[in-house]
Amino acid sequence: MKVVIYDTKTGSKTPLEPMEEGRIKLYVCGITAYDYCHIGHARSALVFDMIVRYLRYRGYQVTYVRNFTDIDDKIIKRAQEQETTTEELAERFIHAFHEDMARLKVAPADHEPRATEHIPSIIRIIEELMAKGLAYQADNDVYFAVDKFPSYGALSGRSLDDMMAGARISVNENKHNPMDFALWKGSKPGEPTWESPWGPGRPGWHIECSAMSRELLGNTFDIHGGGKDLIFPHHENEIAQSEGASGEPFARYWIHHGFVTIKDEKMSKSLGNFLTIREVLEHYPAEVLRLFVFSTHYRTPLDYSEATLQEAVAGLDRLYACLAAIAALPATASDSAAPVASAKEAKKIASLADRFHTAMDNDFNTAQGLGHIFDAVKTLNRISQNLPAAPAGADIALLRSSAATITTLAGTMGLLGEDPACYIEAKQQKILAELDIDATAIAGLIEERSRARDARDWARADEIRNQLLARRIELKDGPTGTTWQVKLT
RNA sequence: GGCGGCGUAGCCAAGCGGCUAAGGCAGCGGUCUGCAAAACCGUUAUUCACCGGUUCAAAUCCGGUCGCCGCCUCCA
Repeated sequence: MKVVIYDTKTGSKTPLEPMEEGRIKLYVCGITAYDYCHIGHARSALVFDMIVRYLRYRGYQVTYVRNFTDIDDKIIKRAQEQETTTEELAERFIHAFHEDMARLKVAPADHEPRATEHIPSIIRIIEELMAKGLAYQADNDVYFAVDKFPSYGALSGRSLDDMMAGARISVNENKHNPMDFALWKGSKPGEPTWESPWGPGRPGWHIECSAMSRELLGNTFDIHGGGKDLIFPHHENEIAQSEGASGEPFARYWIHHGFVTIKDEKMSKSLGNFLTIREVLEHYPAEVLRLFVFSTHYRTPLDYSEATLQEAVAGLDRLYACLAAIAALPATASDSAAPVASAKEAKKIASLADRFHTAMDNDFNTAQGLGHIFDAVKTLNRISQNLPAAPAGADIALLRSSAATITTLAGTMGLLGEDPACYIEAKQQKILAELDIDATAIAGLIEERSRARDARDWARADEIRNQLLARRIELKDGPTGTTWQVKLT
């Protein structure tokens, strides 16, 4: 069984056949470091984190490169506004990015190159393009001549004529063709500069990815990824630069994920409707965010709302509750008890891994994969619930191995990595800490209520129960007495 | 204007030619309980925006209509 991925370039699902058997070279466009990351960036990081985890789980040896763009117009502008240097600004937000990723438990990429560390390779590519007549100098700038690259527009599926018709192109008299784009920009006073054959300047926006991918992965590599908004012009231009310079194919597959929206509109700085990762993490744990992201296929728009985040909270609690119940099973089995799980149930659970793999192999369908996991949880809960106090060994073994399978599969999405009992305990402690009540006070009230119940004073008993419930303490009257827990969510 | 995507139950969301249209949330019913809560179980679309067409067979393919969104300018 092969992993099939949707390739933007062909617009269809294609079996993944790496250049080199068992090895995958992946390049993902990372952030431009001039501000805190919003949850759209989080989706990007999480999606590729999942893809890398899953491919490795499937036995591939993955080389994962994710760059930082640490010099460009926005960085220069922002640095000037903040009266700092571009280096300081970029460094600050790269640091913030790493903090965010650590909190999201997104593993670092194998290589995290920065544009400013690769200026020599950038210059080399531009020289090659100049030598081949694909680029030209105009004043202190160097532009790529799109007319000279016949397949320009192939990735985004548009022709130069179509784009000209768009007519939203800024006038630049230096350009031979309005669609030409800068490879090198001559520096203005006060801007950071590097020496080059075309005078002091800095790289254009797209060239750094061509240079860094080439240096770390070679002229041709397997997968190039990023957000859908990068298809044009960024990735289109990367192809033109890289293939123009090397004469060899660039990325073999293109993966683009959808946006995070709010009220069905794309999250963006200009609309002012964006939420930073750190803002969201103040309200929701990272794992909730992960479940939220993976509940939808990566190419589909993902609408952020309190309601959907709350659903993710409930879903995660359900998964951990199932695992915690299984973990709490007695260590020794009963010899006399008959197994509770039916053959049908056992069969269904046994098929979980296969069904999950099929879903994930099909263009990383995490939503379907999670559906299968929840489906298995339902079956496991049913079995758990019907278990006698001293369960049969067959049932215990089935439940334990199933829980292990679920943990492993969910792990490809970075989910269910916590110890289930600890997860629930920690969550309760956290909420308890936020409440102005302590365990002693609760115990006192429970004691009082028990006396009231013994006296059949139901009114008083209910009053105490409601009083505690108002403070998110739920009482559970069981055969061995009353226990309490913090109401989750 | 050009190009692309989407429209599946109250909500979120899989399914993309053929078994009963996954799963989650919410709702409802049940087990439990003094009554509850929690937990768990069960249940919730004869139908997939609308209209035609292709096919033995369509939510799934084709054409049209309506609605929403994105890219074409910096953007994950």
